[in-house]
Amino acid sequence: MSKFLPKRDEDYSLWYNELVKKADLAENSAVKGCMVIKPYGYSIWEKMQSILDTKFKETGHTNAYFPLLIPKSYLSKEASHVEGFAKECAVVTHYRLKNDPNGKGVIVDPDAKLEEELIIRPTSETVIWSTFKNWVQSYRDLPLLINQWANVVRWEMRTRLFLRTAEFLWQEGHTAHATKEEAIKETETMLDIYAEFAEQYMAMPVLRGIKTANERFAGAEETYCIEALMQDGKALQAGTSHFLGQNFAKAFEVKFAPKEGKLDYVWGTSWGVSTRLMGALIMAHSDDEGLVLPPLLAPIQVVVVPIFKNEEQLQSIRVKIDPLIKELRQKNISVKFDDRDTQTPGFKFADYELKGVPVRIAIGPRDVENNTLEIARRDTKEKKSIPADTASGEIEALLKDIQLNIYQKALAYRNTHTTEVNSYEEFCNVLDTKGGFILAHWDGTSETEQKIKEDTKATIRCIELNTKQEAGKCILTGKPSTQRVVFARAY
RNA sequence: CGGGGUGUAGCGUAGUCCGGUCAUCGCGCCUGGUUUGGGACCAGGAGGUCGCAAGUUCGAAUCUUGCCACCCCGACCA
Repeated sequence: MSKFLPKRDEDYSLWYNELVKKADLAENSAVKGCMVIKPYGYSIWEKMQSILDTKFKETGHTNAYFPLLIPKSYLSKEASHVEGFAKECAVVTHYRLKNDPNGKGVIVDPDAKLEEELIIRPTSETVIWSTFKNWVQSYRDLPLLINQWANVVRWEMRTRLFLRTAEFLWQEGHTAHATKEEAIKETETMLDIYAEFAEQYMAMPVLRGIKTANERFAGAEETYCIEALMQDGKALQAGTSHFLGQNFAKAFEVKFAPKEGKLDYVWGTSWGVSTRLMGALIMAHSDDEGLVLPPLLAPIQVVVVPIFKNEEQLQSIRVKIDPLIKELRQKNISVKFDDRDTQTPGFKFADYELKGVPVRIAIGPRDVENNTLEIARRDTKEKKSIPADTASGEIEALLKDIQLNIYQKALAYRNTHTTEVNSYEEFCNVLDTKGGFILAHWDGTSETEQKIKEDTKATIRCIELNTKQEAGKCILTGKPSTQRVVFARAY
């Protein structure tokens, strides 16, 4: 048991915060709500980026970069969009500072007031669609499949490292299509990419669904999402893909000449995942000893801790272990050999557990003599001694097994924390006792959803895709319903 | 912005009621030695405008006033 981390079941959010800091992932900065992503945390994000970026390119998208600052007037061109974001925009009003004539420091130069204020992007639809206007004339220019990796700023009231920060890193895809069908297909394709990434790489099962009108992206016709379940029974929206209809095309006058017929507005989509995925990854698998990282995203997949009393012993360990390290690296497995003599082995064991390194190899004089290694897996903390000669294959298999095992563990948790309920009383009871996803009938109105939210803080996370049709009665109003929807308390 | 709370070394803290050898302790850091198969030990050492400013006082971490920052709960949200 770690003496250094709070326990999950005692104070989950304290555990999360401390883990993020102690595992060297991120820390708070001088500006409230903004975080410093530390090298270890950033290297996990880089892995996520690189995998997603490859998937985006494989599906025909190309990267571009649009500016951070957006003229204020752009934001108001799409009515529901501005309504959704206006309350959390940082605004640039001046372009110069000057020395404070009354003393030390600098002040904003009142003479340097901008004619039109600039908004720091909370998302880039407006600036991108104003650009798309110039890029699209003909059906030959479509589809336009653009992605950008960027930072955005949303001035949130309450922030938490990775889960909700005032500035965050993300990717935002923005596409334009000739037909509605094609745009919807794109929206669904990108949702699938997110879901596959979450499940295959993050080892985190997700529900795929659509949002209700209440939870829809400001300016979208339909918002698709992936929803994950965290270990405290709360849901986390892990990615969204929006079908924008012709809303932004109309707002920014993006028309094209089709093969046949008259000039028409294009159909749009946008989709994004953010550094919030880091929060999801941390909460999905980690335990009271620290992070548990899926091998496919772990910056260090295997750490070797030599146990030695002197330089001579270390040397004999090196000779023994070097071929294995080379062999693993040839298999594209990242290996760290930690031969620091400034920390004890016990310290290193605990430290790499805190950092979530999936596999640890310990090797000391005894092993050198017996031609063995001790390998330990982070997910189950099982240790065993194995012959050194077959270690490479065994470790390779072990990494695969860990990846699978933590996925199944998360899936099993989700299964036991997904409950069908048929009355409001039962609903409230499950919500307060075990949390998780709650499948219940709903009459389809925003009023009912709103009332339930006010009562219980639970929201409809999504209406699952391909959900089975089933006659029932709304848990609140008793009105008829044709399918269950997914409720949960959420981050 | 409402309600509650907290600011003392890199981190975590004692002391604040009742002003005066009071700047405490632990972790971490540095030096030396002994250690090293699950977060080592001993000895020595460095490190502080006690959040900021003004005031009361012979004297303020401690009392008064103002300001600032952060945390928790709510409204808002990827």
